[in-house]
Amino acid sequence: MAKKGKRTLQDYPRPSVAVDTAVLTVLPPERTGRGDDRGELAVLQVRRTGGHKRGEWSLLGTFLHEGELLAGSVARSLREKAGLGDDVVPRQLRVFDAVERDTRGRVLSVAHKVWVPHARLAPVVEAADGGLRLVPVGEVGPMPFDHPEIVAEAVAQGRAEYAKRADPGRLLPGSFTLHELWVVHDAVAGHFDSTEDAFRLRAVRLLEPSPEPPRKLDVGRPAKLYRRR
Amino acid sequence: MAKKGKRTLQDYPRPSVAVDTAVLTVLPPERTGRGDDRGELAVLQVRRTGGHKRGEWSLLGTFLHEGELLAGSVARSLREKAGLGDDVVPRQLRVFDAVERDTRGRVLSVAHKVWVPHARLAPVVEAADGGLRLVPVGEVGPMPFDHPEIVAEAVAQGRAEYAKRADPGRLLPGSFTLHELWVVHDAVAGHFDSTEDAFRLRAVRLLEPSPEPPRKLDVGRPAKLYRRR
DNA sequence: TAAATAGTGTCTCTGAGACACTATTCA
DNA sequence: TGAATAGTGTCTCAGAGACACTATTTA
Repeated sequence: MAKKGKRTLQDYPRPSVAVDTAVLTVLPPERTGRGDDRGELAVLQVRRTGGHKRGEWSLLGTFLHEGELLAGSVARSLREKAGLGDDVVPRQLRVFDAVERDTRGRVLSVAHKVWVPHARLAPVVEAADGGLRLVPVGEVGPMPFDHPEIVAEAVAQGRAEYAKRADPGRLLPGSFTLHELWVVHDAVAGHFDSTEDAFRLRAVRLLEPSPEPPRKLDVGRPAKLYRRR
Repeated sequence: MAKKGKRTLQDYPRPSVAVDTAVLTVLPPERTGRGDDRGELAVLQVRRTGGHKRGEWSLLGTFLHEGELLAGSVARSLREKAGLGDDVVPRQLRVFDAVERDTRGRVLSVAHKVWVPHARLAPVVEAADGGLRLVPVGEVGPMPFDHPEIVAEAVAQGRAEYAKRADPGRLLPGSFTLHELWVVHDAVAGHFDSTEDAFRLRAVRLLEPSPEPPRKLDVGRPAKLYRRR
């Protein structure tokens, strides 16, 4: 290192910066394989192709490019590796900085989390021919680096968001029924939130009624539509 | 960049990594210069010495060193620039990544926040001969880079912590009176929390009584001592 | 006894959960 | 009319704030 008073940026180590993203969604009840009418919080995994790691599943990740913002890096990885549009709002979790987290050298990972509706993920996963999969957050299996920790923190942050607001991840379309909203919140909370009954009363205060007419279902009383406030 | 399948860490840009820390404390009532009996949330500033920036005040900062953890970097800057011990618990805020935030080149800043009791900070500031100062978080004045944003986020995170738990920053010693606890919480909240009366009831549930005898004051009924649970 | 501070009891309000009840539709 | 789903009314309970009241000490 240079003498005091003459130091420049070049005198300090410059680590590589990875950007790893937990893409979260809620599997609709008919896609959980559980046979009940509850959704399931799931995360997107990518099959690794390089060398001896072939076959392992990891989170979506990339390295920060020249002149790129972190949010831009997340958007690029979603675009390049999952063919998703740029209309996503990545949220930063934190930096994972264990010195030995990557055997190739010092790599800091800035972990992110992003919500994507299942309707947009499903065709992408289908088209990826085994290169992508959606798994319930409790069944992610072994993952490289500190990716299991990243999933855990993403889930924790996601649950905290959904406990405070109505569908902050915009997993539902512009208008929706209270039942649809409950399925999403119940899935995010891991089925420990409360009954659907108690949820309705709480949720209505966070919503505004949609001007659309009630939606007819197969049977039963048609359901009023609401919007996020 | 190398061809696909042959990329190495060296193919990606490696930014410098700064570690900027908002050191937060509560000025005791007699140090606020306000004449009332309320404390004040304050942040530590460092006088810059280099070149044309001389005289500006900034947050405590350093660059990440070889093989160093972020928390270690925070601890080192506290030790080297403020003579503080290693018994602090830095909490990461987030990465500030604006491309032009430092004119010398691409520098990511991993912002941190740390609580330090005023009793430990006061002698250090005194001994620094004008190189350090403690200012109320509302009066930080101009600061370089994105340091004002970092202060704002540190304050927001700090307030959220104190809203949930009793003195999570351990600004008070092992045992303390409810009044002392209220002064700290009131200062952190910016005097908008609630009355001291309402605070007491809420706080007691988060505390356990200390076995020590009540502390005698100058006048009035001696105050029971409590501990963080 | 007055002043000063610490601590308690009580009232009201609000929000959440439980749960029974009503409403609307289709077969 | 019965099954299925949506939605409402009511009860209870817990936490928070307001505020008056009691307790303990010094001068």
